Amino acid sequence: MDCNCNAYHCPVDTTLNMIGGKYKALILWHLTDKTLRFGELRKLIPQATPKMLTQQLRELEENHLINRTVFPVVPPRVDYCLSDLGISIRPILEAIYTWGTDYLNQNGLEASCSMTFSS
Amino acid sequence: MDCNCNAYHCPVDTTLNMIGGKYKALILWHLTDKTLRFGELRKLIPQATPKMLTQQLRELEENHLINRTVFPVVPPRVDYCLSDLGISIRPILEAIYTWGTDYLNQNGLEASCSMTFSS
DNA sequence: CAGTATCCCAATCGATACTG
DNA sequence: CAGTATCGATTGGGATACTG
Repeated sequence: MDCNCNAYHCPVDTTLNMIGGKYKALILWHLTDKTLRFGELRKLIPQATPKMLTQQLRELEENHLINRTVFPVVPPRVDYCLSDLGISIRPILEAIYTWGTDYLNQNGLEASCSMTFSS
Repeated sequence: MDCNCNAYHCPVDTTLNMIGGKYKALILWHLTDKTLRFGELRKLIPQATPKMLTQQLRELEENHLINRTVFPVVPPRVDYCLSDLGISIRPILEAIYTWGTDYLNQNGLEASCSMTFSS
């Protein structure tokens, strides 16, 4: 039984803990407007080992940022998609992305990653 | 001699690395519109040991988010304040703060920390 | 006053191999 | 296909004591 004995919580730490994980921002990004299976995420984020990918997905799920759907079929199939909460956090990710891009450009660095705006 | 051999950088990771450190957001928050000395920051963030506070301040300085001014006097005096870059990142911190506050409130948790908006 | 220096424990993360 | 299990290297971070 969980009992949170801390009466007060820092909003900034709360948010950062939810999106600050090693591959969390990347996962949320890839799931924008899309439902993806575990194997598809693995191909999109090859630098993450299955262990890490599973761990990050579980934490995102615990924080209710994504939905995990298991289909009782063989071979197994599991779908991941953003929850409403996950959708609501996207503007923050975009603000962070925009600031980071400006910063990199101003420092003569090429800004690029698996995250790109399609619209 | 440092040589960054990666041609491309992820903007989101770049931003998160700059503000995601254990006490970095808190430090940036306290320095808003204020110049503070090391000892003042210690009193404002007592949970950070001097080692950790120094480390976080050094990293913020390396990322040019804050300015460190040493006065050649005895006893020593060192001032910390936001740089222009540090000021420019504040809207992101506020967006993160706002989202986190909404999230905590919707989950029946009391949102609070050393970070509060004065205006 | 503004830090350093040590020591040491805990959490993070990667590599690899294995399974229902 | 969608994960687990295990091991080990690296990093993070706290406690305490010391210094120019």
